[in-house]
Amino acid sequence: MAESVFSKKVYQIVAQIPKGKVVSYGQIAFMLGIFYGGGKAVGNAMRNAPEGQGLPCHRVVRTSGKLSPGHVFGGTLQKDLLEAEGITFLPNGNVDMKKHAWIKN
DNA sequence: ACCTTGACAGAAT
DNA sequence: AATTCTGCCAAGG
Repeated sequence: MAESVFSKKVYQIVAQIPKGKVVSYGQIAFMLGIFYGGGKAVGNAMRNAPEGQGLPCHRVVRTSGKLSPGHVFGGTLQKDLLEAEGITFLPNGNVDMKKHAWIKN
């Protein structure tokens, strides 16, 4: 499980997510130079993400601002963390990306 | 060196 | 509208 260069790049991107902001996997993939389809690569990297290093993986969501599969972080716990960050959730349980969609530059 | 997996994304059915 | 399938990239075994 060596932290490859790509994974490290992903960690850096996620670590740069401002508080109260969320970003989709596709967005991260784009930042890394992948136009599309790299979501898998990003997810694969995040899968090995060192949470103990202060990596706010809970700020990383799926497309449209929907929460990640969840079972990886701990499910509902992620929602609480995001709320603590100042992120608001929609009644349907999605992140309000309308307000918290983080665009890299 | 080859095949499988993986926290995705988008279009099709 | 919801579910299914395929396509993309990278890393692990």
